[in-house]
Amino acid sequence: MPTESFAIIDFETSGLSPDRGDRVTEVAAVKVVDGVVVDRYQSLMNSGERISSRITEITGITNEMLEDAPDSDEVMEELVDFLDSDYLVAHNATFDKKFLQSELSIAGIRRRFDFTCSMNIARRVFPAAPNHKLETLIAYRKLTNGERFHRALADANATWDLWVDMSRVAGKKKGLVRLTFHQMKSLYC
DNA sequence: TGCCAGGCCCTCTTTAGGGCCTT
Repeated sequence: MPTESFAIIDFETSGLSPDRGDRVTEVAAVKVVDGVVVDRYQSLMNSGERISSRITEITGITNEMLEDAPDSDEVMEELVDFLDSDYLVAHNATFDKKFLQSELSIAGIRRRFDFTCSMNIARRVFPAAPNHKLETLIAYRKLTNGERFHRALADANATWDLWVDMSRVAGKKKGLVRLTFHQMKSLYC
């Protein structure tokens, strides 16, 4: 049976648009092999971009915290080394995809990834949820683990918890314990 | 003070528009 590998990824950033100069401030990834978490990666990132008080209010990440953080080239090299698989999952994947592509381009790294959006899948698996924000879905499904939201590793862990829950709910409809990554992808993407 | 961008999804659609979600 072939090994199935992918990673959950989450970025904290200085804003909403890399096209407007916004940069990554923190990245985290959770590596999954055959349905089991095998490794985690997390790093703050100092791009040289100052972050606003509004962003600090949302994420808790301050300019002081970033002063001693590694630069973007170093973080992107570490991240790409960490990510064995080309398959990535993110909540609202278009956001994380555009920031990853932007940072890889700045770092001069030519690498493309295949993104799957947990939010789009959640809309189909849990159509009755109040909304499909990550924080809401975690509470809706009673998956809370006490971690704060809007930090990269906490959100990546929460997205993994949500993914496991969705794969079980979707699997149950098919008479299975849970669906694999590729089964989820083919069914909902 | 409040909004900023943009891609996906849904529908009162497809020659479009608006809401959602990410920081």
